[in-house]
Amino acid sequence: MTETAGGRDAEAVSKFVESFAAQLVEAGMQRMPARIFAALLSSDSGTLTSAELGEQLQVSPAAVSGGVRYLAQQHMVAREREPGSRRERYRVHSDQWYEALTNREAVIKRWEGALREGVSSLGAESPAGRRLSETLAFFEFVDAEVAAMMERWRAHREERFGSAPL
Amino acid sequence: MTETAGGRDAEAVSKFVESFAAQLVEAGMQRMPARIFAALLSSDSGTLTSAELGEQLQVSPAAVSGGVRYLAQQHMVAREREPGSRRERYRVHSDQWYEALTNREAVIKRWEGALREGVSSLGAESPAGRRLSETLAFFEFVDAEVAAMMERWRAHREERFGSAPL
DNA sequence: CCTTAACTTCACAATTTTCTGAAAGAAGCG
DNA sequence: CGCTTCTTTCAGAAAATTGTGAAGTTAAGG
Repeated sequence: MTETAGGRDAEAVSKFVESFAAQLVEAGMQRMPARIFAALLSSDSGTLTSAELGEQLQVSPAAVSGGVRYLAQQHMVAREREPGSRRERYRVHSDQWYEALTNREAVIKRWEGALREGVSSLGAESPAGRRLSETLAFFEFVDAEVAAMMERWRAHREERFGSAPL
Repeated sequence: MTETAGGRDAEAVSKFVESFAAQLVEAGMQRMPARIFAALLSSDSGTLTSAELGEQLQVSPAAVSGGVRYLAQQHMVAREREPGSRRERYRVHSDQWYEALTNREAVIKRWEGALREGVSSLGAESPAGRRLSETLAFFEFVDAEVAAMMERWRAHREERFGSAPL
């Protein structure tokens, strides 16, 4: 085993990072954000500095900066400033996916907007308009259901893991 | 108004196609598949031939072919062969999103696989291992809930639109 | 204030992706 | 069968994306 000072198997970590990131990439995420996110997810503290990320992933500070900016916009990482230092820490919570999925609703809202315009410009009574209406109804349904689902997840998690999301 | 032979406002259709496709692209979908899908969604019959798609979107047959292949893999369009013709029709159903979302579960299953490997290689009792476990639990929860949600959607749609998906 | 550590921005090079035209491959129909 | 019509595949040009080094910006700490 390749052990680092911290006692973790650096190679195992890296293997997980790359394979999980690859899955995210295949699902449409950009490579660098995916790798950064995977690295954070598999860190013991759930936080890494820019320098640590750069070293682990073998990329420049600029690449880290760009990747983190993207992730922060998507609400997939939080930025923290260590008081009394110019170093920044990036953090994931275990329930970060909850956050991210909740955020997806914003995307769906825009889809809904485009669909509503389509319905009115193509005519609600035309065949195409009806198809768009039904599509819109599906999204509205999903919106509402996802909100309820997330509420159930919160309850489920507290029961199983305790209330504090790490 | 710019009316085509069929009486539809070609410009309005095109405007919807491009704006809806743009939203899909922003959410991570490739451009050509997004445009093709939007065009099908806003067609009166819900089907278009390769030639019709090429003309409407101003792209080559090769581009249509590539885009359709992708969409078919994702279960977002169905291919139909008109009997007694070499022409192929591509079709969307109004509940195509139901299909597509159901299909997303396959992607999540792979994420779950990568996470399980991570948990076992990093150690289930390490802090990182615990975070990965909790992430895994979230996905397992979502899997189950989405399946139930889709069942409810089927019931909801029948009630509201009648049972036959167009 | 001035220095210095850390992050960000920017222009550019390299890679990757995307679309096209051309050729090849199916499949109906005479 | 062979002609014709449609679709797919493929090599390559064009465009977009990605990551880098270097310069620029911000803020801590003497």
